[in-house]
Amino acid sequence: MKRKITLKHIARELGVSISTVSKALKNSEEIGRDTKEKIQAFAKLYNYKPNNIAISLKNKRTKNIGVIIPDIVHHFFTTVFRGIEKYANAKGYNVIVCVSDESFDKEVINMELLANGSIDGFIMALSAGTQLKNDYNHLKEVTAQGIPLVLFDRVTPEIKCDKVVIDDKKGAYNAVTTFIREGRKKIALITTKDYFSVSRDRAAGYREALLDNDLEINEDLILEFPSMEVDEKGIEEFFTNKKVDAVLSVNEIFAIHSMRFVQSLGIKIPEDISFIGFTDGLLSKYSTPGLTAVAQHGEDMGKIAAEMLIEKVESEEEEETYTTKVLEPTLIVRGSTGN
Amino acid sequence: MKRKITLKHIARELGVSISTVSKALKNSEEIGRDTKEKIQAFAKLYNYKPNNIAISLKNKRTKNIGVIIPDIVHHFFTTVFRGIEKYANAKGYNVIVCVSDESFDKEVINMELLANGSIDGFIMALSAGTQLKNDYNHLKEVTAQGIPLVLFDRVTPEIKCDKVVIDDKKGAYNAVTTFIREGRKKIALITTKDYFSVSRDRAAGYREALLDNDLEINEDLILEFPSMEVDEKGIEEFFTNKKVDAVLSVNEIFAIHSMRFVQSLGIKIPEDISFIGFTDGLLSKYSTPGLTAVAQHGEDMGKIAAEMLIEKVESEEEEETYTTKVLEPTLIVRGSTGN
DNA sequence: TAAAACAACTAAATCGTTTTCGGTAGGTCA
DNA sequence: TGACCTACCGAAAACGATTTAGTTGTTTTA
Repeated sequence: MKRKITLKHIARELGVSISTVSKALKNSEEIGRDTKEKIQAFAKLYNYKPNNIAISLKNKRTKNIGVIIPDIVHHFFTTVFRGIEKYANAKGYNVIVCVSDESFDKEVINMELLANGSIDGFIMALSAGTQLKNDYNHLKEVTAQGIPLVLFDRVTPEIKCDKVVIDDKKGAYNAVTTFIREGRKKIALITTKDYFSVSRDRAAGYREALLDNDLEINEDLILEFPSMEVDEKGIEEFFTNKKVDAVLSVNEIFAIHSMRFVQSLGIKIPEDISFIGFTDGLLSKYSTPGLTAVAQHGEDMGKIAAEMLIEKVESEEEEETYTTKVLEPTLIVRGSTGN
Repeated sequence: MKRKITLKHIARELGVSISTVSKALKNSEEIGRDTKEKIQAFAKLYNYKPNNIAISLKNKRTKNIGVIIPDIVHHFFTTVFRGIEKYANAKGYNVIVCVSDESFDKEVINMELLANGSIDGFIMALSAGTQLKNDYNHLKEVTAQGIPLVLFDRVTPEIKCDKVVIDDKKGAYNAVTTFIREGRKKIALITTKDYFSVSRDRAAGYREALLDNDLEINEDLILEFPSMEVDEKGIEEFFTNKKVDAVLSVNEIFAIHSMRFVQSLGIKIPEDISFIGFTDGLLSKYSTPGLTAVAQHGEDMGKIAAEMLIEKVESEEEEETYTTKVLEPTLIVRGSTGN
């Protein structure tokens, strides 16, 4: 087993000093041609590559970025991650991923662990636990230490940092407007408790669209679940008892389950009832009929987040200016709408 | 902005030496009670945390593991990743993910980058490009340097290292046997070119099951695509021209597309035709009818891979013994089979 | 010919820890 | 009174690289 070779090895082997080797490999003008060539040849022969850790220690730059997401087995987060990874990689950064599993504690632990020198900056989406607890001290700690932070999708106004989100309100507004243009009157909303910033915004868009179109808001048509867990019973009960002709769901799963259930009742989609779901994931694409979806452009989001972060990481000045980029949602029309 | 505090700061502030501080914080017996208490109190007050990078340099241990996968927006890899991340995190390791994007070059670049001190070991699934090129020198380099490596799912006999796979052949064998027990005679296989180790094994299981049940292998019933890209035309042509009553697909997507197409022809699933797909992903679960699937137990796989890797990383001896763990596939029965 | 300039190289500090090996002061024992 | 502990603490090396500030010996220059 040939261990990794270091500058010291090369120096000793060639009878020169470590600094000479270092400079020769950087093609410094300070070193004579012969010496340089000798050293470079030797380094190539033994496949010398500088040790990343040593360089990190010296430069106080790790070229790593930390990504903390609530869940990795989740299409949206995965696409965001892809966007981050692609851009970061192109810029020479590696990505360390931690999964908070929607837990406040794990989020805190992971953050503190990475903050001790392992990364140059964070990109994250808040866990459900954190949003529920409404405690952002770990984020404040990190930013106070001067570590750049970019929040995406699940953000909070409590923290001053760069952010990138989609206009959830507008997405919901447009979806509901689509329903209304189809002539739907009884438009339901399936959502989660509003400590999720996204749920709150989507609900707001839903309400505003109804009001703007002179439809009254019927609280009975809003089905609110405490978490993202699917509650089959809840769905079945809702659709058995309520007469609705359109459904906006804040996620795919609720929509797919609802579609299956109403289909089992013999109700036709989209003739009798229209569906639109948030997140344009695999399920929307492959359900029957295809689920019209509000695309969140995860990959763009990830790319932008990475851009913003690396920009901050690499800028010398300590600007205290933070921006929030708002992406436009797009409606991907499929078979579940348009009768 | 309060910068991170170091041992040196504490030492200077308290008028003691750096070594004293270091020892005091480790609760060493060498340091007097008063001094220890003073130092510990100060450290807590200023929230001192040792710098990971410096420790890594000292110990030649990063507590990072590198994961290289072909694609992150892919349910199976994501579940494996979750298994890895969970276990690694519990053991105090962080995970650096690189996506090879099925490209040989990216796989090589990422590997070399991480191998220069950033990680203690690798877990990876070979990219399509690498399997196609059949060039494993980058893996050989890494193992020659003594960096532990665990391959999962997409492996190669060319490299001596720990491996974890599922018994793909058996999975296919069992699936076909299930078809035969249902009385199916014309059993098709939808697969990809066999430079994918998994495709090869699955095809072998398919053939063996047929032979063992005295059914002849009809090469016309094997639809082979060059890549994992969906070729709608190819699927439609196949199902228009061939009479088949059961289909085993090496992935979900091919199966879902096929199901949709035959349904559009008015063929009934599972009355007229049965379907089984590899990978028990979201699509299988939510398609109509649900797709009976060969579960690959990604999370277990990831966990086992992480176990094997960390075991090797933390063991002192340089054993040259490598094991391959083979997981049993399980058939998840849904509506697409059993008439 | 002495001073200045230059080319080629090295020593040493630095990044933040850990750890080994001393060292000193005070007390104990013979 | 000297030898020997013991308790407590610090200097310095080490990890692997970069970089600043020299140090040579040779060549120009005035």
